[in-house]
Amino acid sequence: MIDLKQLREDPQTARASQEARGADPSLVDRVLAADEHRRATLTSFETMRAEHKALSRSIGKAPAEERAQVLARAKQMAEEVKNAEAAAERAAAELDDLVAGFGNLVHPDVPAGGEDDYRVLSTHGTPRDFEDEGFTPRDHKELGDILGAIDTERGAKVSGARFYFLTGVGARLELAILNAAMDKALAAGFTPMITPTLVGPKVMAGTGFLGEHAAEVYHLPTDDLYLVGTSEVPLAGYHADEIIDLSQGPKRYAGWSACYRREAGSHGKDTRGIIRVHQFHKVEMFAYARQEDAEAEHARLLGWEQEMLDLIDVPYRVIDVAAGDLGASAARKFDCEAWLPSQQRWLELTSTSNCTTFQARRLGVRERGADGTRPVATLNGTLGTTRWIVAILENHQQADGSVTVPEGLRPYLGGLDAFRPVA
RNA sequence: GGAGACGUCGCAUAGUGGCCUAGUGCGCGGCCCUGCUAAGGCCGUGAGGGUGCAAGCCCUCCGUGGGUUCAAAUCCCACCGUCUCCGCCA
Repeated sequence: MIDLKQLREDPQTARASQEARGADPSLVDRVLAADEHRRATLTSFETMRAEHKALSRSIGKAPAEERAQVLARAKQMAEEVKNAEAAAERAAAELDDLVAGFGNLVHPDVPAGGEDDYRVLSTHGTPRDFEDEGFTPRDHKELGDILGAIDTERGAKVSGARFYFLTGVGARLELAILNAAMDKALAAGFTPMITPTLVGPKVMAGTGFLGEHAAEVYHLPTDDLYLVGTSEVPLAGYHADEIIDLSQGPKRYAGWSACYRREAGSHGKDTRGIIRVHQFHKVEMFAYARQEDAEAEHARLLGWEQEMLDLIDVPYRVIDVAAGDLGASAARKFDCEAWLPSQQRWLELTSTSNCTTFQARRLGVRERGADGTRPVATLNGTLGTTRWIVAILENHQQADGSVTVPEGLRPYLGGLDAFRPVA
């Protein structure tokens, strides 16, 4: 939820943000008009209510001969107050509808434009030259078959397209990635968390996932619960409606969870293997920080992501995602993309967003300030997911179909130095 | 799933239609008293919103949502949550 006071004071920034996202800048003016209407109807209603309350209180004390008359007047007024209240509620609902369509104000340094307008911030490591090594790299699906690590056929048999079994070393590799991520988080001072993966509508809406991308989310209508696409959702809801203490620095949580995504808009995209699936596991960093600390915290989250990527030793680059490709809640987002030899392209492995006060405002997460409370900033970032298996297998494969285990992961695999083809 | 009890300000509790504009205690903060780790006094102390240059004034919130009434923490209905017991499952 955007800050209406800020919008009133500085509509131009909001218009510019809308334009950068490729959204409608005139929404700003419609919101301002609706806001003014809401405040006018509210003031009128509250004034009437105050008069009515005073009149009601006087009934008990009124002299007997006047009582009937005062009562009649109060009855009539009750009706008027009811109408005024309904008008105020309608105005508030109209405003809410407009505000719901408003994404967070984008950070001024974010490149404008859509998916292809990202800015590359840095590149790390060098993709291997397989031609020079004398063989054509296999893709992760084929390696998964050879190693007995990934079974997409049986995943489809049991649950449908985009489901899979991780088997043998595949399962072990996922656990290794997630455990390494948890250790990294622990070392960085995060509180490890295992979260609910079913959440109620309030938290789902509060984190901004029921807006444009509602079709991405699994919903269980019988119980009105949503399956989360990331533990960002329960972790953002964790402190909902609370006043938290950030005087000792940001509150940092590392959530381990299954993640569920409908992938409704991606038919035919990444259908092979486990790049884009309905269910996977993830360790997610989540931080509550002071507004003025948010940008520095964002850089720290990115730093920890990079440390994890160094651990698995794959070539990657960092991009500053363009405004039009940001989620509604994000003011800025950095993705780390690993090189995918089989497709000669970059694949997103981590994503860290600075949501400034957008989520916290709607979820009611505040801290005490000099005078009263104020919303905090929330940030999130990936520390490890099932998808990393793809990058690890492809980048560390050998000509014979075996895969060298990156040094950093060996302690999590009982010292195993390579995955070897199964008979 | 069934039965019962409960849900009030950070915590504890009072409040069963108008004197609740929610009292009290604890905690917390400030000031005062007291020459020392004791004890006491006074004042203040929730959230959200509207309005105003400001001081202030006003509205809302007693688990949530409806309803009755001129008037609801209080009466009615539904739901949610917590606890206890029973059943079922592991």
